[in-house]
Amino acid sequence: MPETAIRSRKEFGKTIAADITHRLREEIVTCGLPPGEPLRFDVLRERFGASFTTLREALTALTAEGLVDAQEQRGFRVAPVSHQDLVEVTDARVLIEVELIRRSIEKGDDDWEIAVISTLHRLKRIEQRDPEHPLRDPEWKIAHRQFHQALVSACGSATLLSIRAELFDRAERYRHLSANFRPRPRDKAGEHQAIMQAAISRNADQAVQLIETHIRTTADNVAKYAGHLLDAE
Amino acid sequence: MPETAIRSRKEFGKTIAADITHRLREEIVTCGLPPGEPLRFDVLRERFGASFTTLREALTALTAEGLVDAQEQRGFRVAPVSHQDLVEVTDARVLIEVELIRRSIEKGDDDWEIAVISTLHRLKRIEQRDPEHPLRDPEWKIAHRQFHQALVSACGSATLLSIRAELFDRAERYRHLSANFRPRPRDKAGEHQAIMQAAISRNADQAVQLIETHIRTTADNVAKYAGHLLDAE
DNA sequence: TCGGACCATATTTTCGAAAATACTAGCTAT
DNA sequence: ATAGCTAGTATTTTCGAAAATATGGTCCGA
Repeated sequence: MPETAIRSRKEFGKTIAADITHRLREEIVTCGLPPGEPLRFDVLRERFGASFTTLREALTALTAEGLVDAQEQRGFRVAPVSHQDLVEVTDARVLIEVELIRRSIEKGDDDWEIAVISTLHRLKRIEQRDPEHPLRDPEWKIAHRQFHQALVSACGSATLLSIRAELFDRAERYRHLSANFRPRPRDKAGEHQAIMQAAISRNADQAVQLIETHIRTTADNVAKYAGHLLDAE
Repeated sequence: MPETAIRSRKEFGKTIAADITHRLREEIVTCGLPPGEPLRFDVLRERFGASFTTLREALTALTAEGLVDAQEQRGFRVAPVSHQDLVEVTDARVLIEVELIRRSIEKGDDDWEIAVISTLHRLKRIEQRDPEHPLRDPEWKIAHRQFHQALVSACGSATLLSIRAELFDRAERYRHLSANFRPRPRDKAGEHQAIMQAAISRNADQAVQLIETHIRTTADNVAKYAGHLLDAE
């Protein structure tokens, strides 16, 4: 069986469609495909090397995640950004993340504590190595995501975790949007450390308060430095 | 242009795929396609008269909504039910619905009040007409859905409304599951009336409390009367 | 008897062509 | 001039065939 040529595309799933979904999500979240960009099939076909139908399946999945906007009979485009959407995503994240942190702190066992501590440790290592532009570093992004994921992982609800993941991606897109205009990232390392400590010491109220501030501050910075990109056009 | 033959399928959207998605969702929510049922393409092809790819697109969309379960390379099946899933859906609904009711009560204007009152009125009319098995009556289902939708419609967050809608469908499936085993529906009419009054009089705390009880009681009844169908197989 | 390899069949997944629909530009009539 | 129509082009949407993969049964050797 010819192996590499075909398999090389399937890094993130057994099917090509799942793989394309993953790659497209990545491109959209990092604004490699900018908000509002029309997603024409010939272009995507060229770029991803898949057929109409496979691409369509991926776009349908991403539409449900709020990253793509389907206009019936008139194709797809990258979901536009707006001030309103940023506010909605931020509020929804706070609502859900706060609840999940509480539950995780209540239910988290030893493995949960270990996961929180070790993902933060990795994050800090990466930040030490290259403290410049975190969002530019794919490794930092993954470590950052995994730390926040670990914090809520013991909540016990796959349903809410999946909603949370969706909102996280939508928020991350806004972070990328503002990354190029932000003068210097604030001290996230300290915030993460504080959150971890509150969580491990089972201080739910403090953890919740820190997380809410963390999320809202990030969103405020997006509005501040990328505000001119929102609601444009 | 030949009109009826083709258009007759497209009741709920411009594209066939959107239409099939809608019809499949309906079948799954009402348990016409029972939980866990394998969704084979030849069968669906026969039943819905669409091609592989179109069906695949619909199934992908429903997978994202939590109504279909995709097993890569091994096809799709109706999402299974379980006690755990019921609990998760119920908890998530309470979390979100409570928040949206608060926001709607805070922001709702005259149009919102009118929508709440008139959708409840319609619901009661239908209940008077045929007070027997509400869930069997498609009109009651629609009216019921629209009343609850109206209650939260002024919350101001399309993002949260769409998450709410998804969870509502998943919960409705459980209601249908237990409908055949439930001796007699409890007095929902009274509950709806009370919720409406609390909402209109802007008594947020009471509305929230009533809604939470409403949701949890419904879920408890499902567990009570359809418990034997959960976690089976 | 049992486990594993192999083949035949059933099913899903992917593809590119064909049909349907939207868009654009140029024309006509008012 | 301009609104409305029409034809031609661009793009999406749908289809069924073909490829890839899983499933189930049979045979073989231990």
